[in-house]
Amino acid sequence: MDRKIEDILKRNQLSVTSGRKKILELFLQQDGALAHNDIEKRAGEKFDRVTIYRTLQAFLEKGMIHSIPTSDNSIRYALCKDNCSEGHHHDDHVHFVCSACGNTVCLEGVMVPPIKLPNGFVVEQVEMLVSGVCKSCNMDV
Amino acid sequence: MDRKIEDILKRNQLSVTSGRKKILELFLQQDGALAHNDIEKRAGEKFDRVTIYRTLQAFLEKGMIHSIPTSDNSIRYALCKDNCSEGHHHDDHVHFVCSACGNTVCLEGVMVPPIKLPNGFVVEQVEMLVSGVCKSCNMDV
DNA sequence: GTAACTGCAAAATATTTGCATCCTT
DNA sequence: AAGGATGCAAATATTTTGCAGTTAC
Repeated sequence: MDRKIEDILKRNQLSVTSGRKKILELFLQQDGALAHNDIEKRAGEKFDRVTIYRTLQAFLEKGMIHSIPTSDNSIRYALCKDNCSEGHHHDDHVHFVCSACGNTVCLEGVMVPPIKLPNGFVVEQVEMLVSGVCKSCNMDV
Repeated sequence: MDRKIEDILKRNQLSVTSGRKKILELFLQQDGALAHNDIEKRAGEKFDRVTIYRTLQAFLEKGMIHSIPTSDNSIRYALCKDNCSEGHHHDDHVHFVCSACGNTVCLEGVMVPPIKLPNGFVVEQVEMLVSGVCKSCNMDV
């Protein structure tokens, strides 16, 4: 695992530091999305707020993560899959926000359906955000 | 126009004040979405930041506007159509963010296609956010 | 007149920047 | 050793809250 994490960082030309390893590990551990706030909590007060901002920024610029807009004010970030190179994202899958547990997950298997816009509009990117109750929360009932 | 604005406010059980009339007017004038910041600018320093926060909150609670998540950190708000009653939104149309002019508009005519999620997931709301170049910006070229 | 709304001040929160120090390479 | 990353302090920016004064009904 540790090896894998370091590989990812190196592959993206980022120096391997404990902070980045920790944050990347958090992303790998749970296959959902994390907001700045989540990271701060789960990292266990280990490092500075500022470092988290800068680390997320770096990951974003390298294309390692992508941001998911949500209705509340918090931007969440999720790992990009391998076919997602720097600056050009292929994360055309659906994002799901659970209203029960609050988790945001990427539904890799669910593709965003093609959309036809009126004449004159050029589509660059499509984002689909579904809210509802997720699998785990449904089973809990 | 002024009559129409007052009617809308009354219909939603909000007292008619100059601030609310002004903000509602802004929404009616341009059929796009406005962020808190936009309102502050276009209102011409007329009233307090805080009033804008509270007004937007009130409009939101009454179901007069809905929020549109965007990739940058700013939440934008747009008017709801008439079939959108308090607490229950039918704004299942596509939102478009223009990367050229920065405007966010509701594409009322474009419905969000139905989406099928894996077993166990319950869908409550679907939001579709398309970015690209809008009609007006395309014509400018 | 009463309840609701607004503006001001201030608190709480979130984000950005500069710089000295420390860690990677 | 050099360049990049981090932590701290501080500057900005954003959002929330309390309260007194004002306005709508």
